[in-house]
Amino acid sequence: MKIATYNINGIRARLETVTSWLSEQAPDVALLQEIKIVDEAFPREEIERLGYRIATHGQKSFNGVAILSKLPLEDVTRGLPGDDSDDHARWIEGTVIGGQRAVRVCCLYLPNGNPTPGPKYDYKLRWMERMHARVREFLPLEEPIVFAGDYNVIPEARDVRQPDNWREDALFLPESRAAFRRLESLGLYDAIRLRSQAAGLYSFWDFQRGSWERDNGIRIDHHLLTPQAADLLVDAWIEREARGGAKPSDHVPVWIDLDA
DNA sequence: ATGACTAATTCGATTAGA
Repeated sequence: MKIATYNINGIRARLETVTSWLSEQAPDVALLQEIKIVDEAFPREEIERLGYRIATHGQKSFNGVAILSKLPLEDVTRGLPGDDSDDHARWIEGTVIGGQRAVRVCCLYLPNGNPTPGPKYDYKLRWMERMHARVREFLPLEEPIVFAGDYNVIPEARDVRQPDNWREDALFLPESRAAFRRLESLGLYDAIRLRSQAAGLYSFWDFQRGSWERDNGIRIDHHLLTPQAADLLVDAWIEREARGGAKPSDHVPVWIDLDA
């Protein structure tokens, strides 16, 4: 079961890019972030035509997440518990029925948090605490579960080309990195790090300042796996080439393959 | 020191992203 996470930065602007990608790369499951559209306006037909079931949790203009699946998709729920006043569409869950076993997937778009300090950073840290609580609910189930998406967190210095440029940024502040580590210390595994300890494995390059040409990237799109999902891991990789394609997002797809 | 890109909203300038 190949599961890709991909921040597409707007489905309207990226429809051709995304449908070409789905046709050529054919992920079994695609977890999308920043669809930036309401559910009713999501281009379902163009994507269903390629063999995908679709579950969206959209929002006007900003945010919005979606699960696309070639395999049966069940028990979809929307929203991250823990704050009834939070109206951002940043979390959707579903169960994908593989040939051998079912996998719960949680597609997330974690708040950016800039500028710091301030209310947006407070929201980011609170959101991470809510995610921590949600993960704690899942772990006793001892099931294969994948938490994948745009975490907006650079975990370590080896995940950023120019660490000094990010010292004051919400993506790399010690509190953000500690909150990410606290998710891992619950017993989750960063899929890429189960396959490689290399530096320079980036998933985002800014549109500005020639970041792509200079390889001035960061790794902020991750799959965190429960132990039972990690047991099934066949491979994990970043589709770096996507950044150099036609009308690219500023993020690229990040993949895992599970024996499911 | 500053702005630089891109997208969405709604057709101009603002907000947001990271």
